[in-house]
Amino acid sequence: MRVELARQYQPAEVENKWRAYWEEKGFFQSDPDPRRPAFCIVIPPPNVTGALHLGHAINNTLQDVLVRWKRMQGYNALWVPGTDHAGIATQAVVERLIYQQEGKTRHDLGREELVRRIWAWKDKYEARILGQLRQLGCSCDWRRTRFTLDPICSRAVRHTFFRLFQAGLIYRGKRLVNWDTTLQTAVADDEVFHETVKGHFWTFRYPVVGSDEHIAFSTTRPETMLGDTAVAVHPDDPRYRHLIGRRVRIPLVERDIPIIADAILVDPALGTGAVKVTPAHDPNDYQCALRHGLPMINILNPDGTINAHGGRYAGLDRYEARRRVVEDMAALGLLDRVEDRDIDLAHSDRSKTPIEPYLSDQWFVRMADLAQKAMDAVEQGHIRFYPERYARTYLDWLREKRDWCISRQLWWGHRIPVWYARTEAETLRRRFGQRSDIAWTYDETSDQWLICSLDDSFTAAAEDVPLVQDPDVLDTWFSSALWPHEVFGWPDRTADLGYYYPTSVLVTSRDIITLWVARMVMMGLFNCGQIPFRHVYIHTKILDGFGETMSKSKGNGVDPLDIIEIYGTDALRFTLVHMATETQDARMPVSHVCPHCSHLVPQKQEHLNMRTRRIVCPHCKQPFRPGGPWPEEDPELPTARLASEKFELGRNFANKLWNAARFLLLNLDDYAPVPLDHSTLPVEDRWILSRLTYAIDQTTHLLDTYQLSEAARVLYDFTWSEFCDWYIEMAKARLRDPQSKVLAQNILVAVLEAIVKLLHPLMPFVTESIWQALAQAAPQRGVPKPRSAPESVTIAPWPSFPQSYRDPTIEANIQLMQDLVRSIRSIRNDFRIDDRQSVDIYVRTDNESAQSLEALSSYIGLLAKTAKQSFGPQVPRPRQAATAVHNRFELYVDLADLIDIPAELKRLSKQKLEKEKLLQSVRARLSNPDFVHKAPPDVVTQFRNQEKDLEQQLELLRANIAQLSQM
RNA sequence: GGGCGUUUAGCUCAGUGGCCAGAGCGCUGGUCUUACACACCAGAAGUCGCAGGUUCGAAUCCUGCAACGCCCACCA
Repeated sequence: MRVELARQYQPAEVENKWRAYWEEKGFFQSDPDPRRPAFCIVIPPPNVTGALHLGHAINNTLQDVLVRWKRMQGYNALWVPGTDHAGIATQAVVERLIYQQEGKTRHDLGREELVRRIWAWKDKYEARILGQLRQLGCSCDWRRTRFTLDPICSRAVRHTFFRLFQAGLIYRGKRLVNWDTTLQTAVADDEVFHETVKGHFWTFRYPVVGSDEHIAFSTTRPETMLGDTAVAVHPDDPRYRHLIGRRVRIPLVERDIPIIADAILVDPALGTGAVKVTPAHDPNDYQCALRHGLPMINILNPDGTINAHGGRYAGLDRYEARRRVVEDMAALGLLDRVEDRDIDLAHSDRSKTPIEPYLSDQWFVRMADLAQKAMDAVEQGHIRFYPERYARTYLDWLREKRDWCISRQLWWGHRIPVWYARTEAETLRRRFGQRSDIAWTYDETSDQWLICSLDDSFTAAAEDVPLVQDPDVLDTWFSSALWPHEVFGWPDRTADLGYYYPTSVLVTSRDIITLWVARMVMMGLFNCGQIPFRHVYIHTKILDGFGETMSKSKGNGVDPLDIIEIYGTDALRFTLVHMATETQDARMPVSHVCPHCSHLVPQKQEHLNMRTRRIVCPHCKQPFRPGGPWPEEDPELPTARLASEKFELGRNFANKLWNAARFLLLNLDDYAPVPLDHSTLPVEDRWILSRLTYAIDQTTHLLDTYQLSEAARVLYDFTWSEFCDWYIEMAKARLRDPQSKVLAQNILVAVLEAIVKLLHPLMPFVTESIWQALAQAAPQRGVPKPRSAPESVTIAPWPSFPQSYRDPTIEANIQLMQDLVRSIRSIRNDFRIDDRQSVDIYVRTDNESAQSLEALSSYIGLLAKTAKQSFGPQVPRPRQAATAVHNRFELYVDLADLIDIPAELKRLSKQKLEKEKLLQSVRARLSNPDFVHKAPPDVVTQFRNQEKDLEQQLELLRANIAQLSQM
């Protein structure tokens, strides 16, 4: 039956069809099956802050490659999809949008309403994200889609918190945190970035009590003076030694504070050698206060204004207070000097406002044991990183074992399941003593009970105990840390958990090795007693054209759907995999595609982050809105898509594969499957099977070691440069001959089928298209014995051939033929011989090579357009010929009247020059006695042979030049 | 300041000790040769960041330097 394909692969026409087909057939659904080995990946759940960009596209493509490959290898492969509620990030995005559109803050809306709005946002973006993943062809089991705030995850979070609480690993403490005055929340160290800003460096003096002396100190934040509780000097500093133990007065608040000695805090060589100590607002001062038992005075309200501790400055914004403090100190004559200074100031990654170190009540998880076990898991080799070097990032971070601040002053997230109660121990025992789902502990600093429960409903049973729930929510990473087991229904011991956990591999990028990977290991071990995954594959990051990481918050993301629309999904996927090399991040310069005329306008830096609202196309002069992650449509201006020429690599390759299939299908009218005996196959078939076997082995090995981009290269080269450029070209002759046709058809189909399978994990859509076309034209196929093909390539077995198919001799002979053909073509090109005109060739070569070439002579004729061919040691040299010398042959192309003597002389001297240069370097090496003695004998022999070859070739070239010069 | 990484053709990147250092794009010349112009054929193009060292032999290993990127820490 004749199946005809379009001249060009049209991805848009088939992608929806195959996606629907796969889902309808349930190929990606997986359920526990003890008879088959499991392969399982849980998706790094994308944040619901916005749509996915190319960074996500590469992450998910790589996962899909692995899942599809393992599925074909016969594993019961499961990929669990889902999304992350992303506490701070999502709340910030929605708050910002509400403020922009309605001018309202979260305090205007109230907790309930804000949370309702965020859920609506989440629904919208979750749908968009899952849609994007489907478009990408991700072979997830969609039935299992989870969200970190859904009931199953919430239950896991609740149980985990409870278990940690019971184990005494969670505690409440006053800690200095990074306070974001805009969002009014603590942010993690990891959520802080540093930026240099212009500031000042003031030097003030405090009067020493009961003396005329003053002590001078410098600061960049004068307002923190209001919270000073000491002045520190170095114990050995002669300038101040006599003052240690005395007191100074803070003039503006009329408070006396001690002068203390602290060798850790103070470097006598810096500044005045004296340091004001503000424990509640500086990390180092805080540590110092702990050492000396100093009081800690918090002078800030959550919104960044000064609180009652600031006396007459209370109510002022901290910057206003700073101005006034400086003014007032100056008025008192206590300001010595002001310098300009660049200050490297911490900023909140979310709100971009400066961070205030701030003493507040927070919840912490004790890291010591958890971190040690997580380190052990990697150090003992239970978890392996690919590439290996990233294990170090992980270990270095865990080694610090810093307690994890898990509370966030937000409304979007898992509420901390702790209630405060002021009551008697006896009351609690009476009420809850019998219940294993409630635990409590006494908190001395706040003089109250902390009650943790697995379920909110316990509050009803406690009518005589006044309970107040903690208003905070948990750090997003708390729920993400449970991801690999919570998706399987933990804490229940589900069949899923038993079968799929530990998962096989985690695929992610290096920037969340600490935030996420380490925490998953800790919590997986704590909750399940087992590591969450065996391998961690850290992959390339996609940078924008300016070298910056793509991120939702930077606004430099490129929507994969833009790329898909222009180039197709397989093009996107293949190109991304091709770029995912081991060491380099990949730069992705992009262009706006003019919505009016499709002209490409390169993206510039000022277009990023939605800063430019309008561009005029230099080609058609019409305006459009630049491409980017806009939250809404623009009613007036059409928005450009973003494109990058890089994806042409993938698009062209998909089309190449498509056309190889198209060619085959045009030649399969009378296809009949036949069993084959490998040993009797002609040389060209054994060659392609040898090369194919090699390609399969390489690909499998590269995928096994997470070298996906190398696998892409191997497949690209084999498909394009060997199968298409040589094997198909040779097959054209065989297909014309009824004698050889059947065999050629069988091998062509078998090799194409194997290629389609190998490429399927990378390019699922085009390969399924070809697979289905082959199903009609050649339902029985394969070597050595044709078999009925499975109904879809998604479930086809991964190809494999016996090692006996490898044949180095045959590969060398084909190589020889290819070299000869290329030499002929080169001469034809140099002499501008018309493509339709045949040439006669004379090839002087040893008997063995002559025999090999004779066997392939019809192909040489076809590929190099030759007529008469002579091979052998004694073939004559035509009178007027162009010459090429090779280490296994001398080629003469008879040019007769076409000969252009000066041109040929030029060619020959060029060859001569190249060979002479090479010979020179070979001789230099051989004349070095150390080389001859110390290098391995086979290397020396190799160079000796090369020297001989070159000498012969040069002799020949000189003779030819001499002869030609006389004509 | 510590760590990791990068520096190879105009661009984007492969290449972990030994045949003339490769690919894609771009460039030059020639082809619409009935699978593919998203293609085919041929070609030009690189003192492999710099300086030392190890080695018979270095893009590849070591040391130092420079530039760039990321992570961590710190900056009264």
